[in-house]
Amino acid sequence: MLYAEILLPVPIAGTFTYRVPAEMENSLGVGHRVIVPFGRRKSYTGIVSALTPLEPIGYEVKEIAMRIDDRPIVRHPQLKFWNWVADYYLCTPGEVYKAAVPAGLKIESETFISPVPGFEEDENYRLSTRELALLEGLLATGEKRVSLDSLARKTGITTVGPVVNSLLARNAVMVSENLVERYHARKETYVRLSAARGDSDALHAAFDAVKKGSKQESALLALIELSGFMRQGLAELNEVTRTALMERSGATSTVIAAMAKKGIVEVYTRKVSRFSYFGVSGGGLPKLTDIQGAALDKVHKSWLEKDITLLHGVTSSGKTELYIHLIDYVMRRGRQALYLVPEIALTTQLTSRLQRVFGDKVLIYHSRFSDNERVEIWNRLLDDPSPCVVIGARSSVFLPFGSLGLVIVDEEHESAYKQQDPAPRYNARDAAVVLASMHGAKTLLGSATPSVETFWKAVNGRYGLVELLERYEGGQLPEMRLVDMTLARKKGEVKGIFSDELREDVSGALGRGMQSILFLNRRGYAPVARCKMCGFVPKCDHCDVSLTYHRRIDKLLCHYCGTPYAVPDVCPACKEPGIEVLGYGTERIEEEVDSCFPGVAIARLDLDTTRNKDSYENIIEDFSRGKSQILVGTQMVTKGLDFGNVSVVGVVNADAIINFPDFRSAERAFNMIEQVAGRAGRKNSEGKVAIQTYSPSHPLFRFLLSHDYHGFYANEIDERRRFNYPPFVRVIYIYIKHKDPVAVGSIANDLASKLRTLLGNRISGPEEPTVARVQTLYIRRIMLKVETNASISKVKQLLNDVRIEMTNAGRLSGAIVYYDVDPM
DNA sequence: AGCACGCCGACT
DNA sequence: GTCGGCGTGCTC
Repeated sequence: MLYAEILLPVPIAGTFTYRVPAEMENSLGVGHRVIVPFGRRKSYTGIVSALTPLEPIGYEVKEIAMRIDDRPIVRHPQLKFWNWVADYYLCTPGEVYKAAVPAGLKIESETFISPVPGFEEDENYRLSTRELALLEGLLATGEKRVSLDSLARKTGITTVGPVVNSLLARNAVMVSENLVERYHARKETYVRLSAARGDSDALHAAFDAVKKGSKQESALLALIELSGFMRQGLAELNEVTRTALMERSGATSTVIAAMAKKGIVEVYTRKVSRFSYFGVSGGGLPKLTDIQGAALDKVHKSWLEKDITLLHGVTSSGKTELYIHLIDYVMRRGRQALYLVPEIALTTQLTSRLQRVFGDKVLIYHSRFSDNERVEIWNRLLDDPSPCVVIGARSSVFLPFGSLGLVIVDEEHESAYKQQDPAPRYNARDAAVVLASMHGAKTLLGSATPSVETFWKAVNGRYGLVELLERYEGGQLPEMRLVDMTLARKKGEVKGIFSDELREDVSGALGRGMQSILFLNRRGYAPVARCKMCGFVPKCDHCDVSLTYHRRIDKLLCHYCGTPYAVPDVCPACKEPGIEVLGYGTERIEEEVDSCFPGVAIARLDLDTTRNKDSYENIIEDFSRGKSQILVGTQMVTKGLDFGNVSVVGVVNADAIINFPDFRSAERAFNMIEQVAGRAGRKNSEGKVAIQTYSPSHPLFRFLLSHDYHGFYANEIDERRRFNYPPFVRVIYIYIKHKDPVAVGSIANDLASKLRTLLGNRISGPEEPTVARVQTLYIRRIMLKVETNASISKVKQLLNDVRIEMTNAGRLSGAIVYYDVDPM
C-alpha cells in the first residue's frame, strides 16, 4: 500500500495523508496535482509533497480521488523553497501554496443542491419555515441545480448547512459536489472555405449559392482574399478569424452562420495563447557607455567570488541597460532569468524595452494579469525549458523555473516587495536571494538608494558591491533646495499649500515648455474633516482613523477599510452646520494647481485614478508624450519612471514623510525624496527639486541636499547599532487582534510577559499601533528582537509553545495572533 | 479556511 | 419553544 503526503491550500500546519489508489501507484509522483476529499463535503486540489509506504495510525485514511495532470506542476526546488518561506516567515506551507499557485490551477469543489422531483410534504411531519423558505427559493430559480452559495445569498439564510441537511434527510433535495475548473483557455473562432483548394467546381457552386451583391457574397470574396485561396505559391492557406472576416466584409456572425448552414464555409474554434506579443522577434543589445561597460565587468568579476551583488547606481545611471546585458548573458547559456520589479506599474515601460531585445522570450507575471493569463505563464515555464526572462512582481518568485541562472531585484529597497496581508508575509527580495541559491543562480540587487540592511551586507563583504555613481551620458543630479515654510509663511509667501518659490519653479518650467511633478503621499481631497463649532472629528465606525474627504464622489472614506460615509450636513455632536475639511491630499493639490495655472493640462496619479486595468498606462503615456504638463501624485510617481522632459519636482509636504513613528522612518523618507527627485532632469537638462518643510533643520536634509547616500548610510547605521535595530537584530512583530478593547490589552500583556520569561529583554511591548483598531478589531503589537544568527526554527518552536500554552489555558479565546517577520 | 456542533439571548 | 448569533474544534 502506498500513501501520499498532500499539501492543501489551507492555513493548517502540516500535510494530510491519503491512500494512493492501486492504479495510480506507478504514475503518481512528488509535485503532482491531485483532487482529495477534505472535511465532510469539500474537495481541494492538493500537491503531492512525499510518498511513503507507512500506514498512518490513529485515524481513517481517505483515498486520493484523482490525479489531475500527467506531469508534476511543481518542479524540483520549489517545494523546498515553499518550505523555506513557511519556516522563515512563520506561516504554514499551505498558506505558501495558496499564494504561490494561480487560482486557475487550484480546482475547488462547489456544493450544488437540486430539488427531488415529485417531493410532497408529509401530512404528519410538516417542514419548518426555514426548510420551506429554502425549498421555495430553490424551486423559484427554475434551475436543475443551484450552488449552495448562491442559494444562501438568494434566500438570505446565512447558515444553510443544517437546513440542507434536514431537507436531505426528508428526501426533499439532493446535493452534489462539482469540481469547478477556473482556468479557461482563450478560444478563437475561425472560418474556412468548405471547398478544397483548386476545386473550381466547388468554388463555383459556392458562388452560385449566394445572391449577387449580398452580404454573403462579400463575405465569400473577403474569405478568399484573406485566406490566400487563389494566391499562387502559398504553401498553406492563412487561417482567418471570424472577427477579421467580419471586419473586412461587413458581414455579421449571423450571415457567416447562415453560410455555414449552406455548407459554403466551415466555422471552427481553436485554443489560442494569450501572449499578445507572441512572435515578436528580438533585436540587438543596447550599446553601453564606457562607464556602464566597466560596471558590467565589475559585476561579472564580483560574481566570481560572491553569488549576490549589489549594484548601487544613482537614478538615471542606466542600470536597465546593464540588466539587459546580464540577462542576455545567462540566456545564451541556456538558463532563465527573473527580473523582479516592486510595482506592476513599472512593467509597462520596461516590457517594451526588453521585448525589443528578447522578443517573445519575455514573460510578464503580476497581479493585474487575469488568472487565466497567469496559468498560461505557469504552464509555459513547465512545458518549455528554453531560456526566457520573466518580468514580475513579488509573486513571480513562486513560478516553476527549471533552471534559473539569474535573479535581478530592481529597486531592492522598496517596501512593496514585502507582502503585508494575508500570510505568507514574505519579502520577495530576500526570498529571491534564497531561491537563486537553490538554483545555483546569481543575484543582482539594484537601487539608487539601497536599503540599510543590504548596503551593510555589501560593505561587510557578504555581498559584492558595484557602484555606478554618475548619471548616464554625463547628466547632472538635480539641484535640491529646501523651502522653509515657517519663514515663507511669515513673509506672506504661501498661498494655500504652495510657497511662491515652488509656484515660480513650476511656472518657469511651463514657460520653457518643460514638465513638473508634484509629490504628496496622501490621496483624496483632505485627510481630516472637523466641526469648526465643537471640534468633533468624524471617524470610521470600524477603524480608529479620521475619515478622508474625497471631492469627486463627495464622500468621506476610511482609508483602512474602504467604507464610504456621507458628509454630514450638521455636526453629529453639536448639531451645528460646522463640518469643514482640513489639510491636503492629491485631489486638492490638483484643484489648487488648476487654479494657479489655468488652462494647463494636469494629470493625477494615485490609487484613485488607477483603479482600471489600463488607467495607469494611459496617465503615464499621456505625461511622457507631453499631453499633460504637471503630474500630481502619491508614492506612485517616485518609482523608477523614466521621463525625459521633467525639470521641476516639488515635494509638497516633506514633514508628512519624515515624521513617521518607527525605526525605518529616516530610511523611508530619504529613499522616497531621493527617488522622486531622481525623476527631475533626466536626459541632458538639469532639474530642480523644491522640498517644502516646516522643520528645515532636520538632520536628514543635510544628506538629501547633497545626494549623499553614503553619508546618510553612515549616520543611519550608527543609529541602528546604538538602538539595536536591523541589520544588527532581526525584528519579528507579534500581532494580537480582538474585537474587545479590554480583552486585547490583557491578552497582549499576558502573552508578552510569558514571552519575556523565556526571551528576556528581546521582548518589548505590547504597544498600540498608530491605528489601533482596523475593521472592528483592536490591535496590539509585541516586538521581538532576535540575534541575526539565532535559529529561526528555535524561535518558531518557542512562539508555538507559548501560543499552545495560552490556547490550552483558554487565554487566547476570540483573539487572532500572527507574526510579521522582518517588517517594513 | 470551511464546516458542524453546541450553547446562549430574542422573538413567535 | 424555535431562530440565529458566535465560540470551539476538526479536517488525513
